[in-house]
Amino acid sequence: MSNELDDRLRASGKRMTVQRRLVMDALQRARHHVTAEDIATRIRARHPQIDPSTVYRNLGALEELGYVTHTHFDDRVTRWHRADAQRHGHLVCRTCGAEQELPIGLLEPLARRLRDDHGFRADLAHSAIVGICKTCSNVSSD
Amino acid sequence: MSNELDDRLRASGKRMTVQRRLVMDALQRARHHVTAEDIATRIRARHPQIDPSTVYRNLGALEELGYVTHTHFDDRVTRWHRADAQRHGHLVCRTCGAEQELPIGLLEPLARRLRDDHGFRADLAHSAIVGICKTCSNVSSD
DNA sequence: TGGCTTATCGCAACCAGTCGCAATAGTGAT
DNA sequence: ATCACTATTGCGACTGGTTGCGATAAGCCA
Repeated sequence: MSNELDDRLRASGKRMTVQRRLVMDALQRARHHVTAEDIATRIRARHPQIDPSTVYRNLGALEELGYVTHTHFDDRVTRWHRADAQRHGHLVCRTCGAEQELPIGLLEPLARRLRDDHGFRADLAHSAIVGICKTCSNVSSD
Repeated sequence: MSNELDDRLRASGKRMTVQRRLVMDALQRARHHVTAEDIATRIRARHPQIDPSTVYRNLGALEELGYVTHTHFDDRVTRWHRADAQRHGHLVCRTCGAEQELPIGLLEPLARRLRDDHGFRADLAHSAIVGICKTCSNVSSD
């Protein structure tokens, strides 16, 4: 009963453990970006013996394999999601905290410019872009 | 013996304390981006009774007044610098950690686009742009 | 100068996340 | 099915940073 994830894990010298499977399952079920803390809490509700540090380490391992990705928002927690979800950027308002997704295409011209001018292959989806959203902009200019 | 910083502090209901002054002085002397930890260590070398948390709180207070700014790098460490320094973006390589400054003008087209299309006033200097630098790119494609 | 208000301080506890270590348990080979 | 190898685990200590709290001291007015 091995599947593709099992095989790719083994192919890279990694192993499939119950803990790893639980982290993967939790990410499958989570529709949106979740924190490692969220995942740990969810898993520990049923399997309290699983240590949070194991969850962190597994997120890292699954990321190495390209199964999951993380994004930094403006607060200091990292959020995780499956890598097969559509890539997109993030806007987050520093005043009200509102978050907004952004088609990745909008960031493409800058990425191209950085690649052409600096030889730098940028991952513009990795960190949210912070600023002031339209609503907060209007309020403060009254 | 009050100066402009004193006045602006008081005008906003804040106070000038020795701790605050020491943080400001440390930032004046630091040419580049420094971590809060750096500043705390430097100050505590002479004034060991000053708590690190006080340094963090003062950086925040000075930021509210527009005297200092912070930038997030990829290691999640926050670095601080005086706000009067020239604004610029940052590239950081996720493989070798190399950092590179970037003229802010390069980011301007994206900022304009976000403002026009989404009413979002982006601060593109706030988070470093992570990716793979030219050198690491060449190595991995050998 | 002395007194009042309250911003700020030092401290200790806490939060998100990382790391070293000895014990455990996947994995491939026999 | 067993074995040896070593990736992974749970645990506890630690890091950079934040927060609640009672004590201290700026700033303002008399």
